[in-house]
Amino acid sequence: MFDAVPSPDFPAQERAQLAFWTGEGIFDRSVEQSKDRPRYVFFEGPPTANGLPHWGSVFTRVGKDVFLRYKSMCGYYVPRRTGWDTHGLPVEVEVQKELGLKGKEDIEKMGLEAFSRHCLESVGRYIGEWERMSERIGFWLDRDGYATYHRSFVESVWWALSTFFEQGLLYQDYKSVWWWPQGNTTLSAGEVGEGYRAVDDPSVVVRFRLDDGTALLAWTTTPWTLPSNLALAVAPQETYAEVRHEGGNVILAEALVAAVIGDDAEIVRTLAGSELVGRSYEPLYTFREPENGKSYEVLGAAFVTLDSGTGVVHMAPAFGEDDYRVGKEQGLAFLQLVEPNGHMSEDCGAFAGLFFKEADKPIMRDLKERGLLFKQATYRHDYPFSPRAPDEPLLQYARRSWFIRTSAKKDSVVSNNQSVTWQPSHIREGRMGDFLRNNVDWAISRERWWGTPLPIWKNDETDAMESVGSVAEILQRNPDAFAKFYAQQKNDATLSDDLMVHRPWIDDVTWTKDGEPGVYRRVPEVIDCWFDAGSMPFAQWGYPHQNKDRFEENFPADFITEAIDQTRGWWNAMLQISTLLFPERATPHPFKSCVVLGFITDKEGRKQSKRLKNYEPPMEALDKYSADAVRWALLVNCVPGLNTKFDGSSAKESTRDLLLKVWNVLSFFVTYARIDKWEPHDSPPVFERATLDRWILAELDDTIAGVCSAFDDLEAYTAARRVQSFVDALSNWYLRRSRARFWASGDSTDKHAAFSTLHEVLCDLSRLLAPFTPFLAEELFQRVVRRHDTTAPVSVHLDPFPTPSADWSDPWLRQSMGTVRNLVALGLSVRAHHQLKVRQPLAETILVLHDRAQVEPYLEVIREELNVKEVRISDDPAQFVEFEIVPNFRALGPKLGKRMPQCKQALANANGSALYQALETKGEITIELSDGQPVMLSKDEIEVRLKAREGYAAASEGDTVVVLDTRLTPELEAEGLAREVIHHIQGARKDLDLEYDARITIVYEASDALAAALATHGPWIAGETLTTTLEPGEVEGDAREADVGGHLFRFRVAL
RNA sequence: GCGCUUGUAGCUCAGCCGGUUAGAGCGUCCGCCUGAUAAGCGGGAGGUCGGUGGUUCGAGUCCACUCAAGCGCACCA
Repeated sequence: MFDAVPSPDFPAQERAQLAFWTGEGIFDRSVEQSKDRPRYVFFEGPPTANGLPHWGSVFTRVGKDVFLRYKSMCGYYVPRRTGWDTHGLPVEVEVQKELGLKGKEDIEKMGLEAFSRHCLESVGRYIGEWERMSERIGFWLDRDGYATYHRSFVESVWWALSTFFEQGLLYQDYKSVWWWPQGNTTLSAGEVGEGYRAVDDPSVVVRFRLDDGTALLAWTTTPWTLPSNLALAVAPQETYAEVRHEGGNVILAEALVAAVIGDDAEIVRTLAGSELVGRSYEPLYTFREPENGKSYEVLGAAFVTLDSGTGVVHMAPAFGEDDYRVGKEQGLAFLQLVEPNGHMSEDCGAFAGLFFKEADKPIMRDLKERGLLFKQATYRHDYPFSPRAPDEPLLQYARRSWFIRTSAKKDSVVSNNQSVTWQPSHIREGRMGDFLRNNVDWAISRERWWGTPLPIWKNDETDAMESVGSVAEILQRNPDAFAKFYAQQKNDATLSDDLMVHRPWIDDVTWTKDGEPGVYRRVPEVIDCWFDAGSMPFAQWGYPHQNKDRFEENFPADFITEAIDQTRGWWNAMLQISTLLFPERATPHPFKSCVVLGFITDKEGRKQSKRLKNYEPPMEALDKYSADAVRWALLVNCVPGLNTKFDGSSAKESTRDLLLKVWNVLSFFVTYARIDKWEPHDSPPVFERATLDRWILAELDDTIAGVCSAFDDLEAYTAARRVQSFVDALSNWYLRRSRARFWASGDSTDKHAAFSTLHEVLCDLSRLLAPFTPFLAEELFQRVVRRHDTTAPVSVHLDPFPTPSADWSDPWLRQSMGTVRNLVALGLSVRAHHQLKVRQPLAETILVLHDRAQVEPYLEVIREELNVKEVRISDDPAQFVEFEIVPNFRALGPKLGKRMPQCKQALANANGSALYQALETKGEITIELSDGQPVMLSKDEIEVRLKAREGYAAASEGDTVVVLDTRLTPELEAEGLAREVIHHIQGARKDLDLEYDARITIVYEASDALAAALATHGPWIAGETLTTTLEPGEVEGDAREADVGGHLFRFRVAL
């Protein structure tokens, strides 16, 4: 016997399922049992173990889980290795905040060892939070995974870097980079991109005096770079103009004279830009002598345009990117009067020690006093700030950094990406493709502490450099390299081997080489943590130092999924590194397909942020609404690549739309199965079952096929929507229409067929739901499958996904039932319009339709649903409807072309009924168009539309009309009253909370027509309401009263 | 500034190769039904398919331009 189904408490049930899964080791078994099957490789994009998981994290994990569960149930071996991104700026900044460390000095004062240990500890804390969330949402993932700080992981990354170094792909160079002074580090393009904000900056035009008394005008928005000015650049082929001006004539591009000076400017003469090239000018400031090269000279440069400014560009090679490049090409000197901490150098006179942005005003004031400030305004533009500290502006700063020459292999990376399957597909050429095509060399060094150390050692006397790819390689050079580390470890058990490859310990590692003077010491930098993440395909296994076979088995990934911000992050890093490192491998690698998720926003479409407090903490919501509700809400609403507005109300909706509906169907099934003591056995062949049974099985079959194909197209949301509409059909049509079959008394083959069908549907539904709502699916499975079939796996997640079945498939039946449901909807709408309750039986409904064969087998369904005595398909449609003949544009368009509108008009003007007659008899019609030419139209080339004639209670749609006979006879009215009575008695039974099969007796008082109706229909009423005696009499005790069709009905129910 | 994506009912979204009465769910109002239901059903209201122009017999769908939003790229001085 099935267990009674209680009222649902989804969160509580989920806790029980979690305990069950853990206790039985279901996840491990699901992986284990498929060990010998084809492998489906998944890479976990390592989340940064920094900060609590938010809705985006929840969504990403659900998005991963649903595909992995599906593939697993489809018979693939789907190992799921967890991973954590544990290095880098985010972690350091978090620790700095916690410990109140302001900057570089504070950290160094505290000591790198303590700092690194704090970072490690912080990371461990957040990993715990993430694991709790992952478990709660039912995301199945191995606990035993990789972390980027592991020694084996770091050594793999070293191997990659070392390989690049040897191939000349890793190089050091001065380059203008975005520098974060307070953070003492460069930032990657990605990090910089996060911090742009519109600000108002000064916009000044400055005079640079030439030796002949005139001056060149140059525009800049960064006055703080002016003391470091070394040159001016002009466009040699453009025309420049000398303009008369008090205080000395000025020179600028002719095209910009009006914009800079005004329409009334008086041009003294014009000259070519090339004439200016080579002239020297008077420096604005001479705080420090420029080193190694030319200075204070006018250069010609191709990058100078006349779009804005003056056509004369102020050049400070120590800062801007173009400035540095051109400076280098043209042999300019180098002058950097801003220190790495962002403050003006000590030798800057009055400006010494000012923070660079603070120097703007004093510099402008000074220039003004000296008559060198030509014009001053404010300029609103976007400027980058630190993504970690939004008030701290970044500085464009020429700095020696390490780069990976990704630009050298740009084409290979782009073409590797071409073969990746992206969902949605536009990402390939759009977002991702653009990013890769615009790629510049990857600045990977960071002047920080907690990260993978750059494995380059430099001879402190000769500057020779060596790279190493592992600890073993270091030991070959110096067997005692880690002596100090091991000595410390002896006394300190908490010092794990993972730390030996980190700062500060690794900085103690040195070696010498025979025949070479000097000592090899490690360069100070660590690397961008995105390089760690991007190395994960091989570094997770410690490849190539170990696990070569596991790497080969798991490369490339079949599937990954992350949110769209990974374009510049993880995806980019993986594509770059893999393409450079494994040039010989077949593309795509390291991943074959990727589902791109949008962001989860609040209901207003704003990004969720802690600051705005515009979201509910996920863990709280999961306990409130249930993980399944949250999963379903995310899966059914989120379209790949698009943002989704989400909050708790979405989870509430999914509880109603899916969870409760499924639960209620289960509850119905079990209720009647228990009453009848029905057990699954000898299920009848499908072709012997009732139409409704065959129909719901056909729908199930179609749903299964649809879900599979949606998953195969990487469209989880389409799959979810298919399931949703199946559950609707099951609950709202199959069950509603089948109820009577279940509560019919006695045993019948039909009842058995109904039970068997519903049971089979529920069994498959549990499997169908398993990837989406694993908890509900399990609950269902345990109740309907495991309860009887002890040979079934202990968990739905060990069972195969359903497959379409030829026995069930029946497209014709599905279409017919669709038509029937439509007819019923029309009929009910007629009733609504004429205020005829469905409880009031009517004599007849007449259907007018084209394809009677499609509907004929189901007239009984329509009869019951519309509560009419008879359903008839009209033989004489003309009696009820008018015909309208319209062209079938799709068919006629190509044939008639420009004459199409004439045809439409001619058909509209003609008598529709006459045309219909002709069509019925001859199978075609001929009509004359306004150009005088007749046109012959076949049946396929036109469409017949029906409209109910005036005066009938009818509704129409397309080629279908439903007519109701609204006339009531006394007999019909009496039956209507009887049904009202049944309704009230049933209500009373429910009120009294009676068992479904409890027998009752009723005494009632009624008069007139109602009494007559009760007398006539007594036996029927009694049968429907399980009433043993139904008799008139004095109603005493707790009487109930009801208004039945205007008559008072008093009655008393007794057991 | 440039690029990608999106714009369809109050909200969330469908809409296949262009085919002429643009759909669904939620919400709302009205009505109905209910021995599974914390449910369900029917109907009404609600749309210049962001705008303009074009191609076409025919455009929500194709093209051009344009507006708005999200994201990405980027401070050329």
